[in-house]
Amino acid sequence: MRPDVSVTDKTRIDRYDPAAIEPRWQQRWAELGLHHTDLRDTSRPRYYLLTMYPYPSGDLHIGHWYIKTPTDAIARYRRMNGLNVFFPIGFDAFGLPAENAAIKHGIHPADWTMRNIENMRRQLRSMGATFDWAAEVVTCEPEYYRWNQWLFLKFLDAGLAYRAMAPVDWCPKDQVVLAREQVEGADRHCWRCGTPVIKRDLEQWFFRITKYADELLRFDGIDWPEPVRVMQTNWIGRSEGAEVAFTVAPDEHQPGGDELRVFTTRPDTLFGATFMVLAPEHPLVAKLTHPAQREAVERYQYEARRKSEIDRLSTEREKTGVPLGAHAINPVNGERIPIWIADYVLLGYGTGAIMAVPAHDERDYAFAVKFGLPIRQVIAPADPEVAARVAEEVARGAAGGAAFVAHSEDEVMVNSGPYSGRTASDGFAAIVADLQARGQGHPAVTYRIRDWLISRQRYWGTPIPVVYCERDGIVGVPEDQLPVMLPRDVDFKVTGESPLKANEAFLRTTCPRCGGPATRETDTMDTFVDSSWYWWRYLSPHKDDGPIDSGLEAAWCPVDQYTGGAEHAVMHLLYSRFFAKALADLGLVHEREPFRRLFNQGQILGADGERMSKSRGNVQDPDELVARYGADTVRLFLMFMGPWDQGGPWSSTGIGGVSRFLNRVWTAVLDPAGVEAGDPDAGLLPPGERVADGERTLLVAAHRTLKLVTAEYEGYRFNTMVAHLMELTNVLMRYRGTPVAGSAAWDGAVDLLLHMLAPSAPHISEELWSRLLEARGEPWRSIHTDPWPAWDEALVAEDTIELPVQVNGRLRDRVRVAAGLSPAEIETIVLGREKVRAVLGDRAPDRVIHVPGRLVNIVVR
RNA sequence: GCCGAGGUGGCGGAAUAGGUAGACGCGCUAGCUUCAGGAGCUAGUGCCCGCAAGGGCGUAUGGGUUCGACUCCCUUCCUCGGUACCA
Repeated sequence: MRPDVSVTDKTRIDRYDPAAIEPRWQQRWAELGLHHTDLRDTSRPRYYLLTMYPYPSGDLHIGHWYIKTPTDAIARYRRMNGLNVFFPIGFDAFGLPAENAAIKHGIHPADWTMRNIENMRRQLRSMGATFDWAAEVVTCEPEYYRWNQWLFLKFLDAGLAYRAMAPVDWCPKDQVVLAREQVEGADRHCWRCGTPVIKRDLEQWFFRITKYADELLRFDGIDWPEPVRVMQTNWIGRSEGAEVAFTVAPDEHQPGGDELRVFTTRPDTLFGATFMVLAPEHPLVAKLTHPAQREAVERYQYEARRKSEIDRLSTEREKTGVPLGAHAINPVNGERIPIWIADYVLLGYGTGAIMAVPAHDERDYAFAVKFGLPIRQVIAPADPEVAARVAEEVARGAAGGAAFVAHSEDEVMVNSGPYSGRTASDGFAAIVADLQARGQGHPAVTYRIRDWLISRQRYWGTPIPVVYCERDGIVGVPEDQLPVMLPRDVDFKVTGESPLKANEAFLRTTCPRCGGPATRETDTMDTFVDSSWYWWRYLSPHKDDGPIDSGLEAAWCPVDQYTGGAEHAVMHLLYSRFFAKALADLGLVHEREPFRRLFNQGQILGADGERMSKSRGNVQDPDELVARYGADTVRLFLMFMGPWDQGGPWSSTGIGGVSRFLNRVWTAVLDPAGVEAGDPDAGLLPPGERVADGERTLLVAAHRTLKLVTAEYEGYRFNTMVAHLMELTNVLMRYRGTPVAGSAAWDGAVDLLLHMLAPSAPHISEELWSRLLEARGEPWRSIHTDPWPAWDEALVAEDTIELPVQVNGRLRDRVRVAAGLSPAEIETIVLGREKVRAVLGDRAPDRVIHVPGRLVNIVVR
């Protein structure tokens, strides 16, 4: 038992010194292999907990801790709940910063990366996190990227990887192409360095993510945050409509007959199409242009191209365009309408051509007004009165230029020949059906999402395993010749071409098919390829006869819980879902969704409210805080700051409160009999309370706290979880030094407190627990292998309740009543209360609203 | 513009099947204790009036529903994230 001391003596117990206890327990846990997961163990339910693996930028900042600490608490909590938890970690080790460091400081990317990884391993260990280091994956190791190459070849065989010439986004600073998803903001800047991107025509490798566009829109069976699903859905951008074929009319300069296909979501407005617009780069432009317009058209094409490179910042772009001097025939009414080119029509979307319906489309309207093109209303509100008013406005405005008619519900078609009078949705179907019957159109679906551009003109990435043979063209490197090793010796220069291009030994090779001379592909893969499948590799990081162990995959996938930032909503998370579907189709995995449940924690910003980055100088170093307060305090403070999904600017204000809390826990557990000088009530129970009452109060508080804390862990509401533990500790401290402190109730409450604290502040909990066990003469066992405690329902149940009493909705009194009383009994008590009678005066209550257990509200006139 | 999230004390934040607004913590004030302490303890702390008892006001804004609204509905204004002529 604990020493029996009844006077204050500060020297009697050790001071809480995290620096002394934390490394000791970390080492002990590692020795015991407490966090190594036996993946073959099927005796307990599995729990695959994944946190987004970090980029080894060199230093862990407080943001990493904010991401990882609560996730580690979840891992520990689930283990105490009896689950076989797999909680791996690794490094997203390829990527540009390493290469930029090489250019700037002359350090080889491999050395820079491995040195950073070493430091980050140390820092991650200092958190006391329970990562299973045996499963670690480092993506720049050949044993990892070899399988990137292997998967690439499978994709190539399956038609999921292809090479194409396309206008692509190019970052002039990083000298590299970017995937569409990696271009951000109105000014279209590089996601990594912020430089505005430009367009270049290049031949590049793509992954055919669009093949899965429809499936990616379904989120069946997965529990993901709504905002991420919305972002992905918007990014994929499915629109349903029709493709309609217009025929080019004969003119004196060309015979006509060419087909111009347009995509529209509103085929019901076809009668309102008064002109057509092609993208400036549309392939038929040159052929259709009238000689008299040739100069103007070519100048416009040149300008449009230049503009797409330079002048991207103007949001409110004035409509521009040039007529080709050619015409098309509207398939529904045979009308001849002029064909224009304009840069508001994009080649890459739909068919690169539109029918313009200026009366009902704002962009077409602006264009028509600017160039004096006809505007014809073809839909109107269903209500005749409203329709008449709109018609009048249109008639009046036609001269003034205000003829735009917005869409409305239940609108009907007008000025549309045989279709006039039908509802728009009815007409939509009818027109498409009629066009289809005549072979001039059909229903169609278009997507905004493009195929994933994976080529990168840089060194520090996975070489794309392909050679170019003079005779056989593009040839994949045979599987048995993998990996295509990244050579170590290259010159790091920013040239816009991969440094591999200058490495003759790498470049020159022979064709695996004909044995003739060939050159290697010198582009490397986007590092998002690495991160699109790493969680499968964690299961068997050293497997050398395939990327994924199918037996373990079947047992452990999909990932039960994934945690990470929402900034990857349309990059990493979309690519990963694509990989799951592609790999399932290749028979490599059995699940088509990778992550069953996703949680997006918030982001910690610098104190200035900006993203933490070295260049801004606003990074908070956790090592400093750990040295001063200990890992447990830092962990708990990050969890206590606010809701985990919220994040916010960093501020260490208040960390002292958490530190104080742990010191109080320390004091309460090790020195229950002690009292503090300066406390006038030291050693005294609250007035009128007996020891037995105090014991019960304490035990009730502990069990109620356990019930609450359990729910908070389940819901990842760590800030309120910590608050409950603080409250319980405050109750303990109130009884410290009193006879209650020596009781079994006290010991029970302390045991519960330590177990509840264990997942979040693992070191202090383990330390205090070991001391308690020793004092009780029990053999040591880790608190982290103990089961999560169960609360006693009898103690949790309330025997008396406090009811607020309102009169006309305003709080006037509170009464404490026994829990079992009938509503009538309670109302009698309430109406007899002095304060209530004073407010009521001589008025009789009109109504008494009594919500059992919640409140009583007396209504009087 | 459009889509999404959110506006609560001096500060971080609690509380939403509608039911005591401000838990917990920071900060601040006063007192106690200590050789000393940017240590510990006790009490107080939304704002206004008041010695007090007590009263009034209060969850971005204005309205509505209700016995009762931080919570539900509508208006407006701000902040953050996504998206940018997607036909």
